[in-house]
Amino acid sequence: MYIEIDFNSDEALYLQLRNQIIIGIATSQFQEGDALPSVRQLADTIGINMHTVNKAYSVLKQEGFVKVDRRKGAVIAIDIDKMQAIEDLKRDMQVLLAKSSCKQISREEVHALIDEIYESYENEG
Amino acid sequence: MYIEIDFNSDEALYLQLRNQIIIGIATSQFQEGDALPSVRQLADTIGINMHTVNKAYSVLKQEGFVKVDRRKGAVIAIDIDKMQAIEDLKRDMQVLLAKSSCKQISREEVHALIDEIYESYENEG
DNA sequence: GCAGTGTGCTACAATTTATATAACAGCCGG
DNA sequence: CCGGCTGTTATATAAATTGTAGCACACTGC
Repeated sequence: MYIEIDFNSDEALYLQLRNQIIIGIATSQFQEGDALPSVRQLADTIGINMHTVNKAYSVLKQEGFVKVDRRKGAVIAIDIDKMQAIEDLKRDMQVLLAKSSCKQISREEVHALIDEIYESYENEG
Repeated sequence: MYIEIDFNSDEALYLQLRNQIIIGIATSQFQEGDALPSVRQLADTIGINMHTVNKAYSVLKQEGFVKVDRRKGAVIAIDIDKMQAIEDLKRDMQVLLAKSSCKQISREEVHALIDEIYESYENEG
C-alpha cells in the first residue's frame, strides 16, 4: 500500500490521506473487509500526527467508506447510499464542468477523460 | 444576475461566490466583456464584507476568468490555458470518480450526468 | 498482565476565513 | 477642479480550521 502525502500542497493532510484511501479503494488496492493500518502505525509511517490520521479515518467513516472494529481498527466497508452519492457527485460536477466549459473543454473531451479514469480503476482491480 | 449564498453551508463564502460566477459564465448569464458589480456594490447586495467579494474576484482573476479594469471593475475575460485546465480537471475528477466508483455509480451514469449538465449550459446560452 | 487497538480530552501554534475601518491612486462626468 | 466611483492596500480583530502534542481510558488478543 502506497500513500503519498505532499507536504507542500495547500490541501489539508487529512484530506490528502482521505483521497488517497478512496482512490486506493477504487483501484482495488483496498478491498471490502481489508483492515487499514492503525492510526498510530500509519501516522508513524507517514510521519504525521496520530490525530491527523484519526481525522481522515473519521471522515471516511462518516462518508461510508470504512467501519471501525476495535479489534481490527478501521476496516474497508462501503455503505452504498447511491442517492446521496449521486447528489454529491452532481453538486461537485456542476462547478467542475462549468470551469471546463468556460475553458473550451468539449463534452467529448470530458467523456474521454471519464473513460480513461474509469478504465484505470478496472484494470488495476 | 442572481447570486445565492448559503450562509449555513460549510463552504467558504468567497468560494461559493467564485463558483456561482463561474457557473454564471458557463450558463452565459455573464458574457465576455461584461462587467461584474463592484466589490462594494456586490458586497452590499449580498450582505457580506467587501473583502470577501474582493477575494472571490482575486481568485477568479488568478484562475483566468476575469480581468480587472480600474474604470469598469472586474470584467469577464477568459484566458484559455487549456493544458492547465485539463490538468486541473483531471486531478479533481480523479477523486470524484473514485468516490463514485466505490459507490457503484456506473460509467454510463456519469456520462449521462455530464451530458445533462453540459446541456443545461448550452440551453441557457 | 501486556501490548496494541480506537477514542476522548485538553492545550497550543499557525493558518484560513470573515469582518471592520481607513486610506490611497486612478478615472470620469459635471 | 471636485466629487464620486473604481480597485487596491494596510491594519486589526474574532472565529474557525488545521496540525501537533501529551495524556488517559476501555477494550481486545495473546
